[in-house]
Amino acid sequence: MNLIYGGYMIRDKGCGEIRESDIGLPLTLCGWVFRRRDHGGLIFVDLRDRSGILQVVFSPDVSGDAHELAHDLRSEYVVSVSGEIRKRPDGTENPNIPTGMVEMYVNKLEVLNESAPLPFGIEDAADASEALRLKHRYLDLRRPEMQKNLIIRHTVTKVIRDYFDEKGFLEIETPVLTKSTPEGARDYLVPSRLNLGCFYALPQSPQLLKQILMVSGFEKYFQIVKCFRDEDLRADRQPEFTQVDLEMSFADREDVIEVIEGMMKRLFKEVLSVKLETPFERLSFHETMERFGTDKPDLRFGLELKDMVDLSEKGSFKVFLDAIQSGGRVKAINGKGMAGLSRKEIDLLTEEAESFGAKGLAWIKVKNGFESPIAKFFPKEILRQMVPRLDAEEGDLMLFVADKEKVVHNVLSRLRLELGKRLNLIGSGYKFVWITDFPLLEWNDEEVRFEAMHHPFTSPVDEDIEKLLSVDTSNSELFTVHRSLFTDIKAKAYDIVLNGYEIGGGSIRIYRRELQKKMFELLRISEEEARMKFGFLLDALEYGAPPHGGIALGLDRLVMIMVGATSIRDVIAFPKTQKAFCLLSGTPSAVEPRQLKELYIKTDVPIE
RNA sequence: GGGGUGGUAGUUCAGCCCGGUUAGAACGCUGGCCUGUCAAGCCAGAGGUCGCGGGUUCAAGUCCCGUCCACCCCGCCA
Repeated sequence: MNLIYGGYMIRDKGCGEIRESDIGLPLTLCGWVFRRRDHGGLIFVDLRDRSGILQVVFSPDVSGDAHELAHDLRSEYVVSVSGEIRKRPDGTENPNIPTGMVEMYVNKLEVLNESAPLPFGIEDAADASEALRLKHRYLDLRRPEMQKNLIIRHTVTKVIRDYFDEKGFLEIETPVLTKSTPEGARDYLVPSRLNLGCFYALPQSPQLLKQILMVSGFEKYFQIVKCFRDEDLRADRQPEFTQVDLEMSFADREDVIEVIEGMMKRLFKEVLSVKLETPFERLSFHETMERFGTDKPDLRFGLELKDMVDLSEKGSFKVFLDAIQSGGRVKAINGKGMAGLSRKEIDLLTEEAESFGAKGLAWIKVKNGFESPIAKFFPKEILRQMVPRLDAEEGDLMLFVADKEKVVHNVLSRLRLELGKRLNLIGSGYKFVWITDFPLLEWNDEEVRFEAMHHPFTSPVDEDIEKLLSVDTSNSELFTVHRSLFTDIKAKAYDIVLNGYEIGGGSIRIYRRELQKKMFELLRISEEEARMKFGFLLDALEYGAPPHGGIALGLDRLVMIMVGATSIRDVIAFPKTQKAFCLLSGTPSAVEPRQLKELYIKTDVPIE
C-alpha cells in the first residue's frame, strides 16, 4: 500500500463537526478508520477523530481509484479524505450520531499510516481486561469515552484556574524535590548526588510551603499540583495524584467554605450544566458518626444508624449487655423489605460484617411478629419499641452490631453502603456535605501519644485555645487521667464530601509560635525534632505570620464523580496498577549499577 | 501484611464441582461474494505454552501445593 509522507497537513474541520450546513462543500478531513462496511460496490467507513465520527462513502461512481484503495483499509488506519459533503438519501440517516444526517463522498483517499491488527477493538475496549487496556493505553485512550473523560478533566482545570484568577488567587509553583515530612503517609524518596546520603522527598502535599507563602504576603495562593504518597492503592487512590490546593490569609472557615462552594457551583454549571444549591449541607463530625458511622457519608440515601443501647439494656442478650458493660455501643440499621432473606443469605451478610471487623451480626425479622434467634432475650414490648425507632415495618430486617464504638460505626457504615447498593436506594445526582468540628487530637494506643487528626498545624477552635495554652505538658497525668479533656477539643478543620467520597479537606492553621510549640508538646514531638523537620516554618511564624487557612481538593476523585467513573484510573491518562506498576512503560525498573554507584546506594533486598 | 474474585484462541468467555477421543462459542483476523450499510450480510479458512512451577494419577485445562499478574476490599492512607 502506498503511504503518503507529505502534503496532508490540511484539515478543514473535525469529523464530528460536520452538519447539514456543510452540504455541498468540498472538504478534506483526517482521522482513524473506526469501522469499515465493505459492500463490494459501496464502501462505508466511519472516520473518527477527536471531535467525533463521520460516515464517508467510497463509490466507484465518484472515484474508481479511491474506491479501489478503500478495499484495503483496515481498523485504525490513518487516512486523509477529500470529497463533497452530501445529505444522506432518505431513509438512510443515522439519528444516533450528531453527523447522522450527512456523509462525505470521497474522491481522494490518502493512507497516512497503516495499523497492525489490534489487541482489542477500540469500540468495545471497555470489555477488555483493564490490564490489557493499561498495557496498550494509547489504544485505550482513543476510545471516545476516555477522550471525553480527559477533555472534561481539561475543562475542569481550566474553569478552576479562571475562577481563582478572578477571585484574586495567584498560582505559584512549589518544588517537587522537597523535604521529607514525618507525620502522615510514607514518602517517596529521591537520592541526592550532590549531597550524598541525603534524600529529597516528593511532596505529600505542598502544606508547609503554602503556609510559608502566606507568611510571605501573597494572601491568596492556589495550585493544581501533583502529590505523592507511598501507600497501598485503591480504586480512588493512586501513588501520584492531583490536588487543587489553596491557602488564604486573613480568612476563617467560612471564607474557605464560601470560596469552594462558589468554585463547585461554577464548575458543575459550566462543565455539566448542573445547578448546585448552595450553601451545601453541613454535619458535625459527631453527628455524621452517630447517624452514618463514617466521616464521609453518602447522603443520597437514608438507612441511618440508630442507637439501641437503652433498649438493649432492657433485654438479656449477653453479647449486647457485655458490649455496653465494657463501654461499647449497640446500634442498628433497617434492611428495608429484607425479611425474606434466607438463613444462608443472612449468613453471607454476617460474613461480610465480620470481614469489616464485627464479631457477629444480630438480626430480627419483622415478620409475623418477630423472627430471630435473639428475640427470646427481649420482652415483647421492647421488641415493639425497636420497630418505630428504625422506621421499620412488616417485612423488614433489623440488623444489630454490638462492639466498641469504633467497630460498630465502621461495620454499620459499610453495611449501610452495601444495603444501599443492594436495595437500589442510591439515587443519582450530587450530594455535597461539609464535615466540621473534627476533634483536634486522636489518641494512639500503640504509640501511647496523641496524634493530630488532620495535621499538626491545624488550629483548635477559638474557645479551646486558652485551655490548650494553659496546659502543663510536663505533667504526664494529663495523657492518662485527663485524656478526655483533650479529645473533646475541636479543630478548625473541615472536609468536603461528595456522594460518599472525601474530595477535600482543610483547616485554619496555627499562626502563632507559642500555640504551635504547645501543639508539638502535646503530640510529644520534641523541640529538637520539630526544629529539624519543620524549623523553617517555626522560624517563619516568628516574623509576622498572618492568620491563614486553606483546603486541598482531590482533583482525580472530583473528575471521576463528574464523569461517572468508578475508578480514578479512568480519568488519569497513564495510571498505575494496584502494585504501583505502569504496565505501559514498565515503571518502576532496575537502574544501571553505575547510577547506584554514583549515589553510593546499595540495595539489600531480602531473598525469600 | 491479610481476605476475596479472576487468569483457557488476538479479545470476551464456556469447559473445571464429577480427571478420560481431536479443548469449544462469539467477536476479531485472513480470503472470496456483495451498490445503502451504520455491531452490515453470506461463504470459506487460519488461529491454543489452558499464567508459571511442582505434585497426585495409567491419564490433569479439570484434583492438590506453591508462585506470578490484574481487580475489589481490610490494614495503611487525608
